[in-house]
Amino acid sequence: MLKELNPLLHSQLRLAIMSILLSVEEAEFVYIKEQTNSTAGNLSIQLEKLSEAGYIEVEKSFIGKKPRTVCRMTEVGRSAMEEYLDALKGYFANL
Amino acid sequence: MLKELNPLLHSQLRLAIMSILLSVEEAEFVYIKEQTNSTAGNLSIQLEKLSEAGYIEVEKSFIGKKPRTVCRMTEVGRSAMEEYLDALKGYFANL
DNA sequence: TAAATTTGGTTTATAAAATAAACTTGTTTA
DNA sequence: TAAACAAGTTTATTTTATAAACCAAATTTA
Repeated sequence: MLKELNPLLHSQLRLAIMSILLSVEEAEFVYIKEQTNSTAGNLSIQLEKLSEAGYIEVEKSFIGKKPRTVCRMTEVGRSAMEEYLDALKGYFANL
Repeated sequence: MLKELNPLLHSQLRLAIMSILLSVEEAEFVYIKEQTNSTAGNLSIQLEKLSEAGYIEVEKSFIGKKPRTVCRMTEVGRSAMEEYLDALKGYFANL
């Protein structure tokens, strides 16, 4: 039987964010925005959702006088990704 | 760089439909409904979208006096699934 | 040096998708 | 023959994603 796909991860942009954070330890808002080709508004919202779920940590600070937002994945986030991948595999068993 | 995920396939229910049709050659409306735990309305709509895109064929007939809707995947649908899987892999390169 | 532009976002509004509820047409059954 | 069921479709509602507008501070430019 097909497993449910975690709806928080099953979103183009949120998945892209998580994918980047799998590969990079930490990433700035602007970097993620560029890599994903997303608008700042959309990114802001999706980061918050991932953060609320505990999948990522978002750290806001100032570097000099510029705001700086850095994100990194949590262990919870990493396991969620593993589970999601696992579920996904079921959908392609016959390909 | 991460590839775009075909939005027609990047949907829990439509992906489940396609997954079933990968494994089964053809399937009836009612069967798909049971396997996916979807409502008839939702399924009806998603089948139509897949059909419009040419990813599946939907054949409506009568078996005696009962309507019968049978679906099967097209070659176009199969390649779309292959491409989608391929794109997806990029998102988990580091897992 | 005042006006315009850029940076790094957040908030609000709009569009698109998914889902659920209601309805249809014909059938069986109590 | 009225009630319930089957197999869907249509319409309405909710949720999600996206885009547009906005903000404050800093920087560039005329």
